[in-house]
Amino acid sequence: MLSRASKYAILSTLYLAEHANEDKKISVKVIAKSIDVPSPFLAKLFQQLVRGNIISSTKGPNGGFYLTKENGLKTVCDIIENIDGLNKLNECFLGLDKCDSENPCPVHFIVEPFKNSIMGKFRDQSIIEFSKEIREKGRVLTLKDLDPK
Amino acid sequence: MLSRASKYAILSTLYLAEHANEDKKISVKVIAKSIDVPSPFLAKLFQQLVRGNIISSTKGPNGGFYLTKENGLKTVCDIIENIDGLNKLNECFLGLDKCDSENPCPVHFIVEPFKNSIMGKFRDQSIIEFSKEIREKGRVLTLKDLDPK
DNA sequence: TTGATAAAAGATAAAAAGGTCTTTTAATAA
DNA sequence: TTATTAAAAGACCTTTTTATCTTTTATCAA
Repeated sequence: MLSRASKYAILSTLYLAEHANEDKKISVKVIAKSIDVPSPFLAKLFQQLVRGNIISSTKGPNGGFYLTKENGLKTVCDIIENIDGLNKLNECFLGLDKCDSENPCPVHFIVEPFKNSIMGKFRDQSIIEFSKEIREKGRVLTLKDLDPK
Repeated sequence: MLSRASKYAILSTLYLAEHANEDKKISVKVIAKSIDVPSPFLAKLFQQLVRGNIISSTKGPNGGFYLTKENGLKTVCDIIENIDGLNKLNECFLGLDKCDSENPCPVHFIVEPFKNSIMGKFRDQSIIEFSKEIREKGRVLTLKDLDPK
């Protein structure tokens, strides 16, 4: 459904929302390590997200990536659109070219409500709001195995 | 979520369930054309499905593919398992290695109910039952654009 | 004003997915 | 018993995705 690239981009943008700001920028390496993603690949993705005005960066010492106020108003949909293109999420679960309520695939009416609810979240909730919810509800962002306490 | 290969395999197996039987076998070319899928690719998939005892075939004149009674008792899960491996369906929507109710990703509780319902269908309903439902409810199987009536 | 740091840019490589082609084998009907 | 049909098998090709590496540019601090 989502490419790995989009998944990395979503997770790391949410990571930035929680851990970085204009006074505390974070380097690719640190983020890549934190969420356990290949760092040169993430660097490429970040370049693209910066060009898409979804995250911000500065070079040099104390440089790194962060979100501005404006960046924080973007949505997960914006990220997906920037990386995969939006229709990636809208595709038919069974791959039909044209699948809708008129010509439904065999699982259309199971998939549609799910798509609506996840797309609603991704479209209507800003990165900042999403990040707040993640913090409050104790959701997980890392790909790493968690410490076995 | 599902590979194209799995999608093709599901659609064409359901197609066989509706249109073929031991007395009326159907060739790859006909099926490929009917559901609009590349026929050499489908041929490969069918080989694998035959080996997996999910569909049946005979060579020569009037040969082709069809479902036996036994084949009809298989499920969509069996098809997916045969082509992609089952965990393809169980993967975390955001790619976390370990995502569950204990360590939920940010969309875990939206995705889980959907997964349960679609997996339930794919696991519990036989191909024959599914095919019957598709016929009765008028669901669509082809990838082709439908005739503009 | 130079050295260190970190992103930008772009070339390249590796892996996976998707797709094609050719030859061989089995079944059937004439 | 032969010609024909259609699947089986396996080699091969293409595209997309994922990942890496190297060089350049910008920023900052000493």
